[in-house]
Amino acid sequence: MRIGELAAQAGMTKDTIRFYEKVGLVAAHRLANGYRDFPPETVPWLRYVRTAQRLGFSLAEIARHGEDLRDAPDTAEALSALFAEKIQIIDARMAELGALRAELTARAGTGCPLRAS
Amino acid sequence: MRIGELAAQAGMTKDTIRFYEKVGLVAAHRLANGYRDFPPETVPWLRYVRTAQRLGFSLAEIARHGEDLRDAPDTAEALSALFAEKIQIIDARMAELGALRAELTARAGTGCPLRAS
DNA sequence: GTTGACCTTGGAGCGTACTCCACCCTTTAG
DNA sequence: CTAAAGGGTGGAGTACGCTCCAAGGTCAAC
Repeated sequence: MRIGELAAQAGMTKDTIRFYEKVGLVAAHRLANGYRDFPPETVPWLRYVRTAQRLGFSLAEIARHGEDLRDAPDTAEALSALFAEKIQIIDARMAELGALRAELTARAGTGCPLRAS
Repeated sequence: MRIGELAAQAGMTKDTIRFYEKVGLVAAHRLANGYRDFPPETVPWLRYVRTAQRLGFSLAEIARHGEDLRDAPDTAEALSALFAEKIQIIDARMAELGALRAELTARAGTGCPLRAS
């Protein structure tokens, strides 16, 4: 799969994918003419990258996780562990949001919410 | 309150506070000698800034919320509306996280989560 | 054999959020 | 009077994550 099709399927620009290759987030071998050739599983991988980014992981962290997965003896098991870890992060973040929400709700009735606390 | 004490109480560096002043996130009047003088409520405000940041708001968004508050400092009604708006944003963000959580939970059990979907 | 879509590279530039630096002034304690 | 602690400015630099551009090679269709 060449970069244009990958970009279309993953929903990002070619420039972004070239940038990701530069930082080691994706790998491609080259065709005889020098064009990048990506394996098809790069599509779900890039979608996963987007998801992980939305959860607040930096590209460096995501790249490291990818390496961990490649090194793992049982990929499915490692992925499940990784997802479980992310779910915990989501739960923590939701709890934080809930706390802020409660705080704002409580302050909404006061005269000067920012001065309180 | 001068910048050093504020920095200590808010848990950030003086440089960060000067930067925040530059981008309009905090305001200070000046003493006769040119030193910045911050009102005491800047401490909870900066703590609030940190919280909002952790929850994914950009400094620009936080600054805009602060301006909205300054534009209607006396109207409890307006304040309630602003907080309600923020709570809506939080709810939307929580819903998004909830969807991601569900997606990850569903994938965690599959043989090859990245290939699924 | 030329057009046009697609690909290559290197490098510049941008927005966000700081972080550090040099150099200089002010205040306070001894 | 001096030294230390604290404050001021402007500007450069950093890290991240892209984004855009120029100049040029490749390939299939007409």
